[in-house]
Amino acid sequence: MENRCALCRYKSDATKKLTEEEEELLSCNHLMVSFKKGESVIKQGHLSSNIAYLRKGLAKLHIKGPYYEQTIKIVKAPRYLGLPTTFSDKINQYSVTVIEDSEVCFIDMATFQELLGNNKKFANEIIVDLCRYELDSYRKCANRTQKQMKGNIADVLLDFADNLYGSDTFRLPVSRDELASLIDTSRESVSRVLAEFNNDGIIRMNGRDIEILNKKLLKLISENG
Amino acid sequence: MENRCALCRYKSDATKKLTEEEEELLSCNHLMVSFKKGESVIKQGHLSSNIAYLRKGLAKLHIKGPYYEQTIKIVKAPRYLGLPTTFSDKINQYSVTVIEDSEVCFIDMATFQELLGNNKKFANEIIVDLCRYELDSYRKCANRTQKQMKGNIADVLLDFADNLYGSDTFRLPVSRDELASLIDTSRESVSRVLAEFNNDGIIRMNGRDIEILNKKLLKLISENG
DNA sequence: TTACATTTGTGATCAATATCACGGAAAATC
DNA sequence: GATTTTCCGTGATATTGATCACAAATGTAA
Repeated sequence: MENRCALCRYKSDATKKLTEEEEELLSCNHLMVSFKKGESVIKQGHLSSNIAYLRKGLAKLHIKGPYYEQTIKIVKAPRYLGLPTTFSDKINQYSVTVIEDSEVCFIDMATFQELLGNNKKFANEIIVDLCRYELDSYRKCANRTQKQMKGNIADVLLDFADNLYGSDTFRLPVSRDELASLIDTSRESVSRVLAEFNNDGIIRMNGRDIEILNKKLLKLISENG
Repeated sequence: MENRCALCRYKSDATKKLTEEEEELLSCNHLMVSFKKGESVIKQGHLSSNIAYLRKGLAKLHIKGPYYEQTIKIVKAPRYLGLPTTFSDKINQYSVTVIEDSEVCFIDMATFQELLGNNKKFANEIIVDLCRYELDSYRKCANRTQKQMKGNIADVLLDFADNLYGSDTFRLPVSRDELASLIDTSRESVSRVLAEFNNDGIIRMNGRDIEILNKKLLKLISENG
């Protein structure tokens, strides 16, 4: 039975804390859905009544700013999606879109609340998650605004290599445009800086394929740029 | 007995959900401390083992960026301080400094955890709080980066008037310098824009004393600036 | 394969705002 | 109340990166 959480290979840390019965409860009250690249999981402004858990794949969080849609961050499975927006409001306060083919479990809100209330360890994992996200958001915001472009682009490349792919060779999961919206700059500037990094031998670039050649220097740029 | 939480006039929404015994437990495991303007409640990089609750007063959250200290936001009582930094890490990830004479309750971490585990409603209030802060952070960050200075300054003035003081006449709780760090700009730019608003009759300004004269226009600037 | 849409690279120009430099005002300290 | 420190206003200049404009490349659909 594919749907049995007990057998799932992609359990969240929180779910690992559940008892057998609790896990069974979860099994009966969730629904797994496949998403194709580009499809929307959570839409800002829409009602939400389920908790979304990205069990496999890659997604971006994005929010409507006063002038344009801003990418908040790119996240990979396993991870809950939109907890803050689902908990604190009936209406989604930001959007989540899958940027590669992915799988999402939708968990009934009442069930999730029940688990939260009955299992301290489960609740604690969720709370710690929320805290981490908030801290991360503060840090990221301070970085973005204080560093200039080169530093921010270096940051993103390092983040992709170290956290998203675990490899210094990877294919960018987003267009230059989306990259720009992630670091608050323009498409043209992203192009220029990437070209510069390429010319300087810091990266080798072919379209969206990136290979980091000089990580030391990239880190230096990230810190001092 | 001043120390009895049951008698406190400044209870948090979460604390209001506690049973009598739980409240008694809290009473026995917290400590109220007065802080003078400018004193530090939470210091980034230091160890923390208590939950801080701002019961009375005004504080700013600030974090070390790559180049300078950045103000995250200004908050008023009643409110927990530094939950994310206390929960997810032993070491504080940002600082909190009081910007007017204030009172803070320090709550034993183990006690707080116990309350969280035993009282669903209490836990839920805390979780919802965390979610709101995170959303707020996303929104603020998108606003700050997309709007230009005038819009951001208009925002802050409106925020102070509506949320912090509940009055269109108030005294700025921070220097131009701190204001600049709150909206990612320079002290000089803040001065210039405030002077301009003053000349245009949008506000009347005398040092740190502000009176908003034309709120409509200020809102317009906030939205379109 | 062709046709169309989307994405990307690059030069030229422009605008917002940071920075520098200073004098003066206000507040804190002795 | 004198002195030192912090805070504030304002002009001149410099700089980053946005915007515009267009061509090339790549991806997509018929």
